[in-house]
Amino acid sequence: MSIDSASASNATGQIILTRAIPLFARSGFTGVSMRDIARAVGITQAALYHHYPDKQRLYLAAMAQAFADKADGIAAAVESGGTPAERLQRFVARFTELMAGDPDFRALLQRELLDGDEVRLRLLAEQVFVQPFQAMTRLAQDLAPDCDPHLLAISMAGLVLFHFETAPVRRFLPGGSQTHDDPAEVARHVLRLLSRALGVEGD
Amino acid sequence: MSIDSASASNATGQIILTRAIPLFARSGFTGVSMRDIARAVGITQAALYHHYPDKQRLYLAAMAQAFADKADGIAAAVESGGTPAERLQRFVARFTELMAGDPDFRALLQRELLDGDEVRLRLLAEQVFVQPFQAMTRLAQDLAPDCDPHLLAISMAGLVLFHFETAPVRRFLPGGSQTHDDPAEVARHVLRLLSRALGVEGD
DNA sequence: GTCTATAGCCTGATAGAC
DNA sequence: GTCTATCAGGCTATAGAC
Repeated sequence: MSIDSASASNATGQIILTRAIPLFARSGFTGVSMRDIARAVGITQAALYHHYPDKQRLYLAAMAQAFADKADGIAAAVESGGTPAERLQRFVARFTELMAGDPDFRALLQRELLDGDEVRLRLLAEQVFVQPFQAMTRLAQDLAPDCDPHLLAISMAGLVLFHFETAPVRRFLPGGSQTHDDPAEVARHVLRLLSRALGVEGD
Repeated sequence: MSIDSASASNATGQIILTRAIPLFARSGFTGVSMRDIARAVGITQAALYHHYPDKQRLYLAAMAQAFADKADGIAAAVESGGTPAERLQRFVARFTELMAGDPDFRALLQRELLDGDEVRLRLLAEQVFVQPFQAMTRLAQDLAPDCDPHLLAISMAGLVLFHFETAPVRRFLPGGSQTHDDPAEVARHVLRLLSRALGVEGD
């Protein structure tokens, strides 16, 4: 599930990516300088160019590492057999875990959706999203044959993701409490909503 | 509904904001230079400093303009009377129109959720989001008294927004068609999903 | 209110010693 | 493989003429 896992000749190349990922997640491509990355790694800026030819390539390699293997877990959860209701439950649980457990990945995903050029988005779609998305559309068809599977698959993902996306501002809204940021609570809420909407054993 | 609509002494000040908004929406704060803005306006970079003391203030004023009056329409739609089902239908329609009709606003919203510091997010919450959000939580309570209104209000918004957020990558996914980007189709799908989930006159 | 010119710093990237 | 040193250019912001 590698986009292009090459480019990093050795261990230092991997360390650079590992340190760069949280920086890019927090501040975006233009908000992080090569000096920032070098400082985080503990080497000088010039040394970075021994491992990556320029900032763009370093960023692409960091993205590849950040997105690697993320899709497999989702696809596996959706396709793991059982009734459609069970597969839906597993999808919501796994996807919520993923978003809650890897904030850098989530931020990079949102940044790519905002900033990604055509080439990067096509790469992302073909090498990361296609497999879990197709599994999700098949699940959508099993759950609601009368519903557009593409639209439903997107809705299932957005329903989970938006709760995390809005977390930093929800704390300033009335009635907000820390339980609303609890991944288990979010998963429970989303699953209940989807179960009712799709007519599977509404609680 | 102004965050801080001052700072722009005259007409040029407003023109600057109008030209800066799409630039910030596309490339973010660090991705846009004062020279870029000046070029878009048709003046030199130095002239910008006659209207705004620095880049931060210019950005804040642009945000204030971009977010001004956006909330009123949503709150009005949710509170416009009628049955809860009718209010839900009006919310989905109005919110979808807003997101589809003002891509710059949508991008800036997502950027603020990603990049916004505590001060900006608090300001945004208190001066823009509180009113429509409270209206949405009241609607949520009327629709589903057994459901956490905070969680449900967030879900209602996320369900709409994510379809637009993913538009640039969905075109590379199998089974995608331009009908999935049609605001009317998105609204129809989301309303049907929510109506079923909340038990109001399933289609 | 806008201009030209520039200060002072940061940027990505390179050269060459070790 | 990392370093020091540096280049050329972009950046924000300011000074001062008109």
